[in-house]
Amino acid sequence: MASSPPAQTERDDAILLEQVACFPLYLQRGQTLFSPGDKFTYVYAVQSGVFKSFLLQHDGREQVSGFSMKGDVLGLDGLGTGRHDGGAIALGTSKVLAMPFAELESKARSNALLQRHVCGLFARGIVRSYYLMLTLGSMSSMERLVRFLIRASERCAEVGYSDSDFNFPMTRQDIASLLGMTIETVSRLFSALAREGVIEVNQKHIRIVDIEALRAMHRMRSGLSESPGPVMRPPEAPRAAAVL
Amino acid sequence: MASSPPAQTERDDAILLEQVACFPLYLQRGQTLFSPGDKFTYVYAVQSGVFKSFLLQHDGREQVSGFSMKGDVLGLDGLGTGRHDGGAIALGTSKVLAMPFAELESKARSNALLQRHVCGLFARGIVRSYYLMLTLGSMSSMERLVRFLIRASERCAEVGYSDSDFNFPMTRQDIASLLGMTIETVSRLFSALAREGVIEVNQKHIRIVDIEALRAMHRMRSGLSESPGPVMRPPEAPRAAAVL
DNA sequence: CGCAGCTTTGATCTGGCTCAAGAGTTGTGG
DNA sequence: CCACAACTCTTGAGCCAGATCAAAGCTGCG
Repeated sequence: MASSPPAQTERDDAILLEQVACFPLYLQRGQTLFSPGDKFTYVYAVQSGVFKSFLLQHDGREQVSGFSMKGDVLGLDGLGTGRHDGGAIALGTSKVLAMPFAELESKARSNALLQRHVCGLFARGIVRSYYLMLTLGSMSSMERLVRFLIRASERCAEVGYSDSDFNFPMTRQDIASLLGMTIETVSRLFSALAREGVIEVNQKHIRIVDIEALRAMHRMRSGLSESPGPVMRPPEAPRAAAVL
Repeated sequence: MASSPPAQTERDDAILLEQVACFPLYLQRGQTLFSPGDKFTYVYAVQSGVFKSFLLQHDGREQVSGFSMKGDVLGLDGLGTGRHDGGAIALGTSKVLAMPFAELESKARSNALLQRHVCGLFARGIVRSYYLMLTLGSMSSMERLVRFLIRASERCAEVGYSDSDFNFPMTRQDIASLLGMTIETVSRLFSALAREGVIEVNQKHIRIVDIEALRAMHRMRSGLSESPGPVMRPPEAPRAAAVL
């Protein structure tokens, strides 16, 4: 699964856990971990299950900002204002560890190592996703979906799950929102990849058959059209999501 | 000008400057402040001039990530890895204040206020731009350019420059890269806005004639076609830049 | 003055959105 | 356990914003 704004690795978790009082939370499918506007009190380390993070557009529509799984940290988006900008919802039965952020912060003052790790939460999670988003603007829909799959594979491998056999708990609509396309396009792209024999698709169950073909595709054009094979895109002008 | 990943307000500068030894740097047009891969030692507070921040795509092409002016902080992208991901180039004669980051960090440990401000660097600058980028994916080219102009106006007003009369030092190519479109589209959109009487364009010199019309345009479709006036876009499915 | 790099404008093409219609799938109540 | 309703997913046809290709105007520096 993709990482959301606040994300980090397992070893960071370990260090945080040693230092700070925290407690587990168990959620069922559809249950909310926190909502936009909620007071920012805890950050949450996902231990099992998958979460959907989202922001609200000014017109009230939901914009998916990422999917989080074991090893990811959720909730840091509230740091700036003291309230969460976005929300997080469990997509299945799941467990998180809630850590009071105030305590984290005060402990960080007396502990340089912990300070580094709290800083690292931002540095790794946020700056990396910033970089990703900028470059993502220059990719076609197919490239974005392929990257999503590769990233899902990598993340699953990191935490010890199968790197080629997923049961995506999120809907096509969620994926479409995250990747900035329509559900129809997501569906068509999955079908196209399946037709090429690169993946197998059966509703929410997806199997990567040829990860190398997928990686090779990373710099290629859509392949949605009737062309026999995808065409190389010449190294030309980029498109990018913009800061402003 | 738009803010780049590390950005903050003037009052933060003031507090940082009181606490940490720093020194000024003067640059001419085209000179590099730091490059991708450089060791991360300083953060830089821009005092005058405009800088272009960029990242390198894996194929070596440059992706503009923001423009920074007086009151912005540059260079924090190196925090995660100890090396700068991106680079920054002066677009004209300019002055920055270089601050050794290690000192900033150690001072932060003994000073809760300073710690808050260093945290604030991330919270405000990065998280906000994260939010922006996500929602920016759902906007048309015209909306993105209009937002760019409005933001430029606001930033200029904040630091005491004219909020309606700019001499953009960056090329159309830079703007196009930042906003994720082609130079032709940037040029056409400027022309369209000029035709509507909303702005005046003369190469790099741009004047905002009707800021309210610009603001009103914020939620409207392109207007590039032959239609007499721009058409409202119904509140429908969003497009978005994605984390992954 | 002349070349080299910007910028503008026109003509055409196309990836991905829209609209529309089915085919699964899941949940609910009888 | 089945039937019906409510979703979710797939697939097709057509359209349009913005990319691509092409060709002039500007600007400014040596």
